[in-house]
Amino acid sequence: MSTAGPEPPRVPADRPGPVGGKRDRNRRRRTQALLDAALELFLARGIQPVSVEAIAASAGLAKGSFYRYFADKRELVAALLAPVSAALAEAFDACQVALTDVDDPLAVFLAYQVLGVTLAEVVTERPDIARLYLQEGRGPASGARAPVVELSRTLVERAVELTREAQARGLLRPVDPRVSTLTVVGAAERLLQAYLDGDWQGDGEELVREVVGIALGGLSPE
Amino acid sequence: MSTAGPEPPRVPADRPGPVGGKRDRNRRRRTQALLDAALELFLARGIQPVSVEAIAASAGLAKGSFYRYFADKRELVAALLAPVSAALAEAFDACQVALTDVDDPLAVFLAYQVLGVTLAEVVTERPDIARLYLQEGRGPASGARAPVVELSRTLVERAVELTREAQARGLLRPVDPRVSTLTVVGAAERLLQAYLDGDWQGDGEELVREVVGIALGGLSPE
Amino acid sequence: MSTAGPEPPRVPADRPGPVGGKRDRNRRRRTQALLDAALELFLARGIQPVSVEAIAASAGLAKGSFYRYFADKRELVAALLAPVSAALAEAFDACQVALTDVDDPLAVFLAYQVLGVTLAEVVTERPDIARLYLQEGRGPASGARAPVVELSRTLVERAVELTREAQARGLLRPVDPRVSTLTVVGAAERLLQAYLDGDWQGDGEELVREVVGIALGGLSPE
Amino acid sequence: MSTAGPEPPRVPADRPGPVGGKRDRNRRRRTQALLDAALELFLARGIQPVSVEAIAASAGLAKGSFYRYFADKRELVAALLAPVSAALAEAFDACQVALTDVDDPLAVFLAYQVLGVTLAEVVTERPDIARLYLQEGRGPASGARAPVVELSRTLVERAVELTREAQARGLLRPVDPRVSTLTVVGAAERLLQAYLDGDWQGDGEELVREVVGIALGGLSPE
DNA sequence: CATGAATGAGCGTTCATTCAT
DNA sequence: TATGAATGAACGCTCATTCAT
Repeated sequence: MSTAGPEPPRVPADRPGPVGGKRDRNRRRRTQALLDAALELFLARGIQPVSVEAIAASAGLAKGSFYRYFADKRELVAALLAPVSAALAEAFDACQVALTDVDDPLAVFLAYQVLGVTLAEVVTERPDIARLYLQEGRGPASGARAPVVELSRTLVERAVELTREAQARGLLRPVDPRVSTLTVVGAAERLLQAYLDGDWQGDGEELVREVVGIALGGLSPE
Repeated sequence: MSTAGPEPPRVPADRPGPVGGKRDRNRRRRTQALLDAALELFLARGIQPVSVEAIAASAGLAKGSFYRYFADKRELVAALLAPVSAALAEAFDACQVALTDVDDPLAVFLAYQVLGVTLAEVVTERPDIARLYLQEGRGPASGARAPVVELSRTLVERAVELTREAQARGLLRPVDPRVSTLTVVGAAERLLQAYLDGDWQGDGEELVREVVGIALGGLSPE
Repeated sequence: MSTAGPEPPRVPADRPGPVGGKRDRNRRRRTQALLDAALELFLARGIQPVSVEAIAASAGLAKGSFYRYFADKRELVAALLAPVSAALAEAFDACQVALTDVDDPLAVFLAYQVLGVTLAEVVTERPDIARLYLQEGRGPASGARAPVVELSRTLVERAVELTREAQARGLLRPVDPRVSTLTVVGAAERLLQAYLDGDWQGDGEELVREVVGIALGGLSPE
Repeated sequence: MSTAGPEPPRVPADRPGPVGGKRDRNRRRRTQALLDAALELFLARGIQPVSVEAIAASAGLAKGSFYRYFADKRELVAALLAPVSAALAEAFDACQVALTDVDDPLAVFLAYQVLGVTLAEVVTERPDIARLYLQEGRGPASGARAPVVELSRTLVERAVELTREAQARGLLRPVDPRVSTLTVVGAAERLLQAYLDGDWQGDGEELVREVVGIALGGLSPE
């Protein structure tokens, strides 16, 4: 196939116009339109059953134009997750750095709190992405769903690491860190999904308060 | 549509051979082969990407033969879940009946325990079905995945009911029953999935012990 | 395939039981059930869209049993037409024989009249077969419809012959015999179809009277 | 169903190229190629037995391309009939309008004559469509044949109306208008079919002359 | 001899992807 | 650069026919 010469890049690195020029703006606008349209359709029907043509049409583009912006549906999904993924990675990095540097218990606690706030911010800013993650993050990483599954696995891994650190510092009970991590992650995910699906009329803060109460004190009445 | 005459039934009610005869055995064997093959493929690739032809071929049958046993993939999925679904419904029913009849706190606690044991048995007997449930139970109920999603929703509903009862009897903290239920369900599901995926070398009992500890005492070290 | 030995006949010529015996009666009864069921389905949906299985099921038989009685759908259609076809052929034969033997104008007219009456009898006795003929007799003789188309062509051929004879005897205008024949056949068929489809509340005799009036006197008012 | 976004249209309304451009020409050419190929196959084998793939292949296209031009076989059949159908409807409309306006017997007669000429023109211009109509217009309106059957029924209805008018004006014998209409229609159809099938070496005018003679004077020799 | 299970070709339709315009 | 036409490999499903039971 590619016997000679470079393949024309899907999203050309060297754009024709200036960075802030008209062409650049158009490109960004259409990319965003595709992302928005795809996300809406994914949430309504799932990733797999949504065709490339449906996404393009819903974004006001022709089917062929889709491939100017994304190599395939999987890449679009990856692009959807990218900002969230980066923000999360950064938050985890920061938390871990903070833990290595400090020893003061208060500072440690603060590091975790910052992580929690960051997660909350991400969810607040991109609840749709969060819903996509919750919907599609389980199961085999087949096809276009792969990036979501990958993100889910990465998150759990990093959370386990953190739990290990926290236990080492006496902040959490010394149970198997994977157990306690998955307990919290699983609980948080189910609650978050219900919340984002609109199964709660109350606000998020109240929900968080209840959850934290459960997490710290267990389910026992006393 | 069908103006006259009965249409040929998919799985004829009145079979030709005797009940224990060769035909009957064949039919059961092939039905089971299809279910087994499908389940294995579903767990490896997900329900959606597995074609009917792949299932049939994997079961040693021709494509067309699939439709003698199931109207479509969705019906096969429903058949896969049926026994587990029935067992769960029965367990919930029994638990609820027990609760309405008794008032003795010990008896109440016993009812819950019986439910827990039944759930554990189901998971122990059909861990593959449990994995399927965990993999496919989220997200939109599109196509063949619908029965799994439906089961998931039913389970949560019934669990919430039970939590409500338990709270009314003072067995659990009086937080929003949906919150505490989803907390437990979410945690249990994530843990179960990791366990069934083989992420644990330890046995299940140890896992349960740790989880119960967390549930009762919270995550706080004290 | 058939390297040696005679193929087992679909409808065995040498039946096991005696002619009037139980086996013979069963065979006849099931053959008739298949014919009846098929005819009903054919009239409702057309020959092509009706599957062999639907016919068998509608006759209370299993799909495989169909092939004990007919080699395929086409042969069943041929069997459906057979009695009518034979009656018509006989009637035409008789008419033609009568024409060759006699010269007396009255006798000639009588011969035609006998033919007409026979046709009417056939239609009266098997209106469903007549409807099948009218529905499926046109167009290419593809697949199972072939026998009907063949019958239609045969009928027209023989009618043209008769018209030729009638013209030779001065009973009809000396126009192209194919023209006058098809004129009458076409008119009769359309009228018959409407009548059999129940588009007339009046009885058949009145209809015939009107048609004969038109045929003899034309459409002109005078 | 479609919870969001427009679905991609089968034949997009806003085409990319200019109206007379290459794309427009291609589109028209291929649409026509499909129509032509389909018509030829339909006439040879009937509508039902001709597969979409056969049509596409015969038009030099891939199977999937068929669906860019027609939603299904039935729609193609409808498109085949459309021009003829419109022309006929218009002719009937014109004739009826002419009848309501005038009372002069000559003008009335003229109106009918114009209708007849129009019908003849349609048949002359699209003899293949006429053959399709004659072949497939009878029987149940199942599947792709439906538009033809519908056209046939419409035509008869309108012809009956006209006959009623003509009788009211004393142009035709006062027999049941459905009877005389179907008589003429049936005769005309059978004759036309034979003519179009090439069973006549003579020209059409001679045929028409003979038929008119029969229609006006009946079949009697006097 | 009846049954219905099995086969596998075929149908209508969809869709990701490529490419001429 | 945007477009949508074209492709052809799937997929879900049906069906005529054969064959073990």
